[in-house]
Amino acid sequence: MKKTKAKLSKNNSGRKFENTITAFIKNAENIYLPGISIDTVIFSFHDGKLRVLLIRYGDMPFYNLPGGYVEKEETLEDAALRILRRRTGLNAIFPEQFYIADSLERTRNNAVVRMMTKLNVDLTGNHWFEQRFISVCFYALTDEAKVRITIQDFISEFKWFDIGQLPDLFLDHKLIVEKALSRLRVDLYQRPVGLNLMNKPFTMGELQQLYEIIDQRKLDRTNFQRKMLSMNILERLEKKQTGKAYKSPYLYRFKQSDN
Amino acid sequence: MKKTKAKLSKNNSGRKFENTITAFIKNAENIYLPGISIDTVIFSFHDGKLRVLLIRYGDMPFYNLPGGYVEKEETLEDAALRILRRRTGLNAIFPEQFYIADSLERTRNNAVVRMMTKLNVDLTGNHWFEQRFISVCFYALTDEAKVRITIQDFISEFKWFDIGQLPDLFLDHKLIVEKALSRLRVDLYQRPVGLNLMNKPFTMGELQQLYEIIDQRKLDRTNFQRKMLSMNILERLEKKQTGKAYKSPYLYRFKQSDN
DNA sequence: TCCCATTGAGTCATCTTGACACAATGTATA
DNA sequence: TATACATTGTGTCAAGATGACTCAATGGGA
Repeated sequence: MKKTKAKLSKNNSGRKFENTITAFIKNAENIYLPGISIDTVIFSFHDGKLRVLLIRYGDMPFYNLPGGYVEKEETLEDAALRILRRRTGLNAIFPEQFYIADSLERTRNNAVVRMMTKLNVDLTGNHWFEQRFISVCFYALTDEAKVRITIQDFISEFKWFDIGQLPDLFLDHKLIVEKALSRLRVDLYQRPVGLNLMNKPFTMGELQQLYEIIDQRKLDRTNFQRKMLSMNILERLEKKQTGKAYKSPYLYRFKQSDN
Repeated sequence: MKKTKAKLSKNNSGRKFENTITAFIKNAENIYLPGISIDTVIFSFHDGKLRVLLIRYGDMPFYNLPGGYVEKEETLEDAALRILRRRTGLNAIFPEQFYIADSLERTRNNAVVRMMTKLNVDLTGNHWFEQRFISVCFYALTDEAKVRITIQDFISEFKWFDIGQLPDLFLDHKLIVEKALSRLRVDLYQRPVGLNLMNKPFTMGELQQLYEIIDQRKLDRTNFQRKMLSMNILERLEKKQTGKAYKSPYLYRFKQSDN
């Protein structure tokens, strides 16, 4: 227990942490809807890798998806927006609801309560966290460079993970990431997925890399180029990249005009 | 109030009704999850019209979608299945979750409590129905001929309504039907929509009628025929319909073999 | 017997898609 | 300085899907 405090104090003083969480727990059932939580899968594209933002509570040996609860007078989307803004600092973010995690397994053994106990939190007389929770899941596409994360609440660490190398995750959060991915795959050719993930001007090859990761298959280079250009959603920036490689490709960006 | 009882007794004795609903209300919060309800949109195709099953409670001046609550140890889909089976008597039914109704308006003014009060139900000391409810919505495709509805619970009437001529509906149930329709439109070419709605052998024209209603647009007759046949999901029944009309079309049915 | 709406099948031009060819580019290497 | 070569932009071609249309066959009514 002492060890927990000690570790926590590296990021957030143990006392402060306990004050915060105690206050939160006391008020939770007055502020939030019972039995419903929100989990968010926050994607980014960095160094040719699709990544997900994960957080860690205290010195728990696993990571969590950023999540939260729904205020009594708030829609689910507003709750997701609030949580996403608080975690990423981004205002222009478009949460997409893709799944409801409602398996009975997820709240067996009182996982949340056990986690809180390990975090040295006193739950005496508070039964709000002991109920079964159903989680409404949203995904969001972000630009890693614009995300500003501040360590707050009871979080001790945050980290972007390559989608192919996820660490141990809390509860069914791994399943939730997979569901987000398969939904993202469906949305890939329907929604402006690239627009929200590609911040800086990019080459056609880089864009193709993103599509191949999400679509889970190799795409023909020349056909991909033809298709992307025919959709008329890209703007070619006449200047070429000063690459040291063999031929300089064009740079592109998504047209912002129409939405 | 007497009037209510009188009307109800036509279908369900007033006393029996009150016993049932009182027992239900007493136990609700022990059996079901708080704040979550299920609504179902049950479609059928009859006489060239797409229809929805609606029910009426007591002598309320509006209709409701068949709905219910989620047991504490039950997934959302299992809850939808249970509700659909109880209402339609069908076992082979495939609920598809398409929407979460979570607007704040829907539970303003305590609509459910007011309805129950009008139904002469004593809610003294019971606050379970006063909370905000979020409804998870499922649709199902049925064969009207196979649906066996028994008047039960607190229902006084059920009726199939043409999708284009819906009566006054409770709360946001009209919006929910619209959401179901737009989801059905997306699913039309992805899932075996026709298979579940067309029971008897049908002509290509009848199938086209169904597609045009759901898809909300005129389809070219010859191209529709070509496409349907090329998908290899229909079985041509060599015998022709003995119509009094000009030419006898083939009858078809969906191949049951592969699924 | 002729009329005519409906049905089943075919034609044709257009568009999309997958596979592949080829010239242009820009640096490294001989 | 000349050549090699990986990468990039564009073009070609065949196969398949799609929308618009034609046409013969059907079968009861006028």
